[in-house]
This record gives sequence, C-alpha cells and structure tokens, in this order.
Amino acid sequence: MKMMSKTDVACADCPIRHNAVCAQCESDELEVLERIKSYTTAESGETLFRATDRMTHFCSVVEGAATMSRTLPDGRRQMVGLLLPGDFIGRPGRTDYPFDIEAISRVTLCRFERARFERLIADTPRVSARLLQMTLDELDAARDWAVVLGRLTAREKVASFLVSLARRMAHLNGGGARPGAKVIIDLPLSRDEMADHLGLTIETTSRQISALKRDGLIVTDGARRIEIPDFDALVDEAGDDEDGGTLA
Amino acid sequence: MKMMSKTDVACADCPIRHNAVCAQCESDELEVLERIKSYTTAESGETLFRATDRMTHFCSVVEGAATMSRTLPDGRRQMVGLLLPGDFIGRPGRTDYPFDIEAISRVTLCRFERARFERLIADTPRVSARLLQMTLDELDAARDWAVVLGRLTAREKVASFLVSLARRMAHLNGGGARPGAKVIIDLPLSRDEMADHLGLTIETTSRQISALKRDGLIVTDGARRIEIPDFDALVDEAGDDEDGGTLA
DNA sequence: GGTTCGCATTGATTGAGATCAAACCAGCGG
DNA sequence: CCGCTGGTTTGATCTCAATCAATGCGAACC
Repeated sequence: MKMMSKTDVACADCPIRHNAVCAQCESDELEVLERIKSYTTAESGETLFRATDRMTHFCSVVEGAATMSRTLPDGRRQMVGLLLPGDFIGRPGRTDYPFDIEAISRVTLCRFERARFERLIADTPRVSARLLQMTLDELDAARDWAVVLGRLTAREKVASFLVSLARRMAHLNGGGARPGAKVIIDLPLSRDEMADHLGLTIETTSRQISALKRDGLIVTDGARRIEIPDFDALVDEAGDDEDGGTLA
Repeated sequence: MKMMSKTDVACADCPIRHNAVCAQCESDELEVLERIKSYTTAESGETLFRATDRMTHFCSVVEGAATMSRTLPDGRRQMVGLLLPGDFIGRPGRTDYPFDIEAISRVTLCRFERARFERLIADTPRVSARLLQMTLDELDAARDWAVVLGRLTAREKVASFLVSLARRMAHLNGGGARPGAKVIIDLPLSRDEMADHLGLTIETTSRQISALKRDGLIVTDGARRIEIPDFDALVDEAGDDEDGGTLA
C-alpha cells in the first residue's frame, strides 16, 4: 500500500462526502477529520487485512471495491460483504476483526488511526450517530443476505445479487432510476468471487447467468458487463421481494 | 400482550441489567430509564411484530426467547436471529423493521416508546455507545451466520448451532465453563424452528441430530434437552472454528 | 500469427439434502 | 384404557447443485 499525502483530496471535495461516516459532519468537524485522515491505495488482489491481524486503523472505501470474507480451514470461502465507496471498515471498541479484506480493484481508502478515531467518536455525536445508522443498515443487509443464502435457489441467488448490486450502484450514482428502465451493471467481481458471495460454485453461478441470459432477463457484453432490459422482471426472479420497490 | 405496571421490577434488580442497552448506565441514567420503560409479557406463539407494521416501541428481551425471521411469499422461511434475554429489538432512526418477531416461549419485554427512547439515545452517550457496541456484535454474529448458511454442511450447521447456543447460554448465566466440560442445553426452539434457522428442512435437522447422537457427540433427554459430553469435540464438528475458543 | 495463461462456459455424473410418506411417541381429554 | 393430536423420527426416492472433466475465449506476450 502506498501512503499519500493527507492533503490529496479535501473532505469537501471527497466523492463519498455524503455517504461515509463523515456524512453528517459540519465544516468544523470536517476540519478535525481532515487532520487525522490519510489516504492509501491498494492494487487489485492485495490483502488489506487478515482475520488474524490486529486492526490498527479504521477506514472508509473512497474508490474501488473490496470483499470481506472468511476462509474455513479446509478452503471453503464465504464472502460476507462487498465493500463499495462509502463503506466503513472496522469495529470501534475491538481490535480484532474476524474477516479477511481484499481489494478486488484498485482501491483508495481514507484511513484513521484507531485511538484517534475512537476519541473522535466519543466526542462527536454526529459521527457516532452516523456510525450507528450505518451499522444498523449493514445489519439489515447482512440479515437480508442470510435469507438469500439460506433459502433461495441458485437462480434466485444470482438474480438477487444482480438486483442488490444494481440498487447499490444506482444509490452511489446518486439517485434512483425509473421502474422498468434498462440498467447496466459492471460487475466488480469475477465469477469465482460471485460464487463465494452467493454460497455456490463457479460452475453453478456461470450456468445460472447463462440461463438468465437465455431467458432474456439479462444481456451480457463480455463476462463482466450485464444489461438488465427489464429490472422489475429480474426482481421477480429474485423471489425475495423484500419490498417490491424500484431501483432506489 | 398484557401491560404491567412500570414498577414491577426496578432496573437495579433487572436480570439483564448488565447485558442490555442499559448496561453502561449510571444510577441517575437508570432513573430516567425507569421513568420511560414499561413491561409487557407475551405468550409462546404470539406475534410481537410483523414486518409490515410500523414500529412504535423499542424493547429489550428480559426473559424468554423470541425469533426474528422472514417468510417469503411462497412460504419459505428463514430465521435471521434468535432473541434471548438482553437482546434489543428495534432500529432507532427507522420506523419499519423488515422482519417478523415471534415469541417462542413466555416472554417478558422491557418497552420504550419510540420518540422518548430516541431522545434518550441522543442525550445519553452511555446508551448510544452501548447500542453501537451491541449492534456491532450483532453484525458480527449475522456475518458469522452467513458463513454457516452459505458454506457448512447440514451436520456442521447443526453442530454450529448447538455450539453457539451453548456459548450464549453460558454467557447469560454469567461466565465461562471449563474446556472439555459437560454442557447441558435446553433448546428454546422446536425442530421446525431450528430448521428455519439453519436453512434446512425439519427432516434433515432431525436426521443430523440423530447422527450426532449415534456418534456420541450429544446425548438427548427428550427432544429439547441436549447434553454435550465433550464440548470441544462438538466444536470440531462445526467446521467453522471461528476462534477455537472455549465456552465463554 | 501462434502460444500461453487465467477466466468463463458447457457437459456428464454424483451426491447431499429435499421431498414424499409412514411410523413413533408423549401428553391429554374422554 | 383408548384414541387423538402435535411434534419428532425414520425410510424411500427424487432433484438441484456439486463435482469431475473438457472446451472456449480473450488478452498478453513472444
């Protein structure tokens, strides 16, 4: 990981200014953050953190994508989170973190030294409130995902994944899209990684993508670009329903 | 649900005094809580909350057990949480809650009216800090469970469940137990509910319990009492390892 | 242009867990 | 004591996804 000068990007110009832990901060609080933050980048494939390590820093994903996963002693792997811009990494109050974190694209991180950030949380209600809010959201997401892993079929899992990814992407690009509108996703994950996220094998994942393609629910352009001609139709395939909401 | 007088149990005498959201409160803060709390009980089988409802109160489980689950349109059900004494129910900041909550034994709840409790959180760092801590713990637990659901075999799932339940029970009864010591669990769930938690069918769950019994890893006394003669041996069956720790 | 390397896809077969179906068993009311 | 009832266990069979095994494909490098 390369260290960059802490002045590379001002908080005010930060692409995740309104999504990250700092989202609710006022300008004077941003100044404090500005002083304790530092940027780091990592290349695709780099391990950012290992479950056995001690965590010395917290950080936010600024750009790129990373995965959070556990590998069992016999090699089975389960991804428990896909980290996109705005997501926070770390567990204030604990120095261990029982998952591995790996960059799956070039990643920029906004880092905070552990003790300093914990002090910030204690002193800044707008940070701690935002952190609670984000943690509750992640908890909901983790539980939603448990439903996917526990009860959906392979086809439904793949559809669910595409739906949730499309929603997150749309959210990051600041806003919704019209119901039934065409959606394009550039997958940040390989088939292998998708499989680990979905609790499937590569082969089954690939087969289900082919099946969705055959059924006209998705159109592909290379392995990683996926077009969804009718978003609602794909939502129906996901079984989960969750809210029946549109892309938002 | 029956309403009880708010003076039934003083916070100081509360069985979850040191486990719940109030765990870090000082006596003056407890006085505030005392004023806004009220007790409720529900019988086994009662629905405490439906995913479609608006949540008007937060609460802590004081005694008994409840489940948090989602039922898909076609009837498939996945439990995403087993609520035991000390656990908090609710999502400060949101009025909806996308899971059903059902009592699975006679339950006592300590309730707080939504707006009042949110004010309390805002004003009482010791409450908001504790809530963040609890939420982070639950998030870890939800992710651990995702690994179980996504990658473990039926046998490992059942073993994992027994291990995690034994750990929670031991924790509630205030403290650890010696490694390798004999452990007794009284299951708060029926086979059906276990299956919903594990992402299995009743039949498979039952078969795996029988298999563990045949292999001497557990001994049963009726359907709900399970003895674990060698806890570490059962942990080995769970595959997950997670920390290799003892009952703590 | 050809070879190689890392994914991704497709095919054939197997197997773990689901499904369908039938006991079993304890508590309980008649 | 009997027959019910609801949950649990066990058995037989089926099915979906895993596994084993090629094959395809595109980018990079010679």
